[in-house]
Amino acid sequence: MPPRFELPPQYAPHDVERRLYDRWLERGAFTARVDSPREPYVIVMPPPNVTAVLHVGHGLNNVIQDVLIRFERMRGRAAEWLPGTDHAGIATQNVVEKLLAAEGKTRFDLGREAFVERVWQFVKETGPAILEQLKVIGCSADWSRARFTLDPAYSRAVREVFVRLWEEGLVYRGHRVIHWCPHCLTALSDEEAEFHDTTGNLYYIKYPVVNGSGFVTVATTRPETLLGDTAVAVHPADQRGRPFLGKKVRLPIADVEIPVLADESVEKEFGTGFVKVTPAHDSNDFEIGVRHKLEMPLVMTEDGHMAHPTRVPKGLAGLDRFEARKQIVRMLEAQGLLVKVEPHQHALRRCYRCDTVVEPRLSDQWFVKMKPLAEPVLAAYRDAKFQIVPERWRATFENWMENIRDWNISRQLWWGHRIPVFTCTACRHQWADRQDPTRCPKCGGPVEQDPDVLDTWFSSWLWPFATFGWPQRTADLARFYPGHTMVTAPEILFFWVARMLMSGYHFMDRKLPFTTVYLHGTVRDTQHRKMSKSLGNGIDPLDVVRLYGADALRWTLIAGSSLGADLILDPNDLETTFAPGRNFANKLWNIGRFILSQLPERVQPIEALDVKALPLADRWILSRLQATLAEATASLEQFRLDEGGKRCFEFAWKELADWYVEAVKPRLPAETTSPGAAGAQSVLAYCFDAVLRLLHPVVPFITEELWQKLPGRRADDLLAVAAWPTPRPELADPDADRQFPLVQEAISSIRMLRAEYRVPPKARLRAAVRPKTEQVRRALAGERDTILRLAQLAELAFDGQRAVVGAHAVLADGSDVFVALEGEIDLQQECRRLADELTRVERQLSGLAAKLTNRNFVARAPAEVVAKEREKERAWRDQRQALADKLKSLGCS
RNA sequence: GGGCGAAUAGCUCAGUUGGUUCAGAGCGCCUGCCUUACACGCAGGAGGCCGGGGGUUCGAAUCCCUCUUCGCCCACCA
Repeated sequence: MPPRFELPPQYAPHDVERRLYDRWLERGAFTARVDSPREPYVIVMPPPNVTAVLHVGHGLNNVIQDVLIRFERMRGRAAEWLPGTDHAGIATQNVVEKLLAAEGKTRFDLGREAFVERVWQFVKETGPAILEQLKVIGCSADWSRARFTLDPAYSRAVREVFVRLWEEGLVYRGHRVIHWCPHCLTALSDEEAEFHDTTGNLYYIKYPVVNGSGFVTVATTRPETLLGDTAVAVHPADQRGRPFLGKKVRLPIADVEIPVLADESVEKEFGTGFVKVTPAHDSNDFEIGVRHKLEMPLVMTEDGHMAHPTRVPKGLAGLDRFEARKQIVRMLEAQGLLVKVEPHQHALRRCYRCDTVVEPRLSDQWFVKMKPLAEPVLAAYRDAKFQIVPERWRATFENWMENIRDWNISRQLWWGHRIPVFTCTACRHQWADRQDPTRCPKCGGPVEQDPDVLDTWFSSWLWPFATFGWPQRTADLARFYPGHTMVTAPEILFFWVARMLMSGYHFMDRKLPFTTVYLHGTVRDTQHRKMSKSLGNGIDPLDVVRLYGADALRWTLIAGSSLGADLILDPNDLETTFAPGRNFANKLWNIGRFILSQLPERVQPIEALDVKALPLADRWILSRLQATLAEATASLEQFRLDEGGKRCFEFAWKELADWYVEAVKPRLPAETTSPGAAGAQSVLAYCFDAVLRLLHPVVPFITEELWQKLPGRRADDLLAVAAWPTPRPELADPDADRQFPLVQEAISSIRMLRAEYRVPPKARLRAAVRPKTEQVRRALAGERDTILRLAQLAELAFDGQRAVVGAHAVLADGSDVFVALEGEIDLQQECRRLADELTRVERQLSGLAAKLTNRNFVARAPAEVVAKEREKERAWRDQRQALADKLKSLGCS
């Protein structure tokens, strides 16, 4: 009978990946049907930015999701993984503005409408690209439901949410100091202004007292803001303030008089105890300003240049704020008003999109009151209505939720959801509207819409339900909301995850959008730096796919990232980093190549076998498979994907390939019908089929390719939608689990002796075993052929009594193994080796003896632990005895 | 300033409830093999006072304290 397949000895990922992915798509394998009777399992994909190019961080995030979704799909759930992209307001606008800049234009040259049109053009090209890249790495998302946060339907949801919040009084116009990015020319939320530890300077500046002598010295990190000072504050209880309270000081350079006043918020210990108050450029100072009804002059333009009609002198006007800082320091120095400059550690806020130092700036913005939204979610968390994995994020999450601050949602951008707030230019009536009104509902006057757009996250926070058609009551929504698992990086826990929980609870009838938040680690380089484009230390997942295949990429990402831990990869050595996955795929390929070549068209199902009557090796591998199935399933359920993957790796490679396949080879010549062949074929087919299923979520391509070639497969069978293996507890076999390892050990010990004595590989030796018990004798005798072949023996006797001149080993249960090495053995060497072995055993024994004679141990340790230790001691004693006997018989001194 | 995490073989990491056949894996290294599924492989091997110190316990890589190093998050001391 010719082999059923002629397969090349090396797996070629590129020949199969595209083809299989297309088949999955053709079959609609990734689309959950709305009318399916199955229980749904839903993951919504964190939508990548439209401008993003797939990097390895996306790779990790999406492969984790893919493993989970494939796992649940195979377990019979209606698995829906909803993909999409985010319009990414600031980021996208920045990219397109950069393109314009290359043409020597700004967005203002185009005007709002044309600019937005231009961005649309751009994102229509770039948007789908990253999703295409996800297909290359095998992601089984439901592309038929892909969404974009600026889709018309989605935009309706955004608008609906805004209007409802408005109606509930949760949206308000705030006049306060917010984070302003002078490069992006927009306000930012607290979360978007990221802290960076920086060493700056603390400048001590003297403000001369008006109508008197002396100075008040203030300390500041931003001297240029002194132009906007409207007071100097000191703590009311600070004695140093006494002489100056109620007096005025002269602000240098700006040349205005400002009061010295007392305010509780001033920290006595810091600096000089006196603080300059710049209400329009510092949120603290703003509060002081409000309390003391101070003037609040803005002294900078939106793009960070100094400007004020009276306070900024000619030489400084129009200067960039950092230039102005230098200039002002020089001027103060010249005037003798600079006391000193100290290096100073502090945290600077920078724009999360362009890294520009954020400028606090007084302005009017739209805010959402967050406390009412956060409180029920926090309570739900404490009530275990959802979990965060790993659990250690609890404190961080709770702390943020408890101290939540109002959310600035307006952005001075053009790209995004326009804020649906309308104002009547006649009567000043202001309202939020679901439709675009043409007339004021109050007076019929003309209306104008707020020029700003909403924060990108104001649309993303609706992702788990807006994607399914909300506010329409769609069938999708009814079926796929609430979802189950949110997989993301801790960086956007607050940006996104917490807000999704809040919006879900608030707008979806108190139903949280998912039950588990799984926070995975960050991909870093060998110096533990986050991989990034700017550092040039990134890994392009598509390069990896090209070089080693998608499964190799996936394997390294999954096997390398334990629960919530960062993943360190070496961008300078892709070979070392991804070879394990490539090697494993190739190993599977060759296991498959061999097994497939041995299987007939029809293989008896495992149920048809009398399992108890099978040879030891068969019973052992079936038992191992059951253990693997249970452990791998449990691992995946607990999000320990690395553990699950590695367990299957262990089974496929170490147990199935290294031992079982080797053990059954003689029973398997495809041409003949040797005794036991049918059983071996069934076992092989069953085990291989099962392990392919278990591995499919992690390495979907290679497993699908091989699985489809198994006997009995129909043309349209797909592993991607096949069932997760069913546990068969009746296949667990504790006896086999105990006995087969003795066979392995017998083989290993003989191999070890061969290596030790440098026996030529081809030489066949004689060996004898003296089993400890009758049961062991039967077990080893049953696998006699296996031992003969794998240990390269000519003869194996079970009458260990017969003197064999040679080397000796003792198995774990105390059975002896003798290997004949006539003429080859060096008696001296064997004595030395056995003596070393004896020493090792003695050491173990004395440790155990110390423990067992320790009255405290015997008295206080649990009885079963003591019993276990006693049993161990017996086994070691047997080994010692066997070794001692052997040493004596060899006449070693 | 507060909180969290990490420190185990040359490298990247497992080690879940404390019990000497749990000191492990992959890669790398050494030795020998093209044993007709696989050299992206097979067989054998070397290599670690489990970051330092102290404590709890009959017993600690595992629990507690402390120190050192690295990383992350949060925070209106300008």
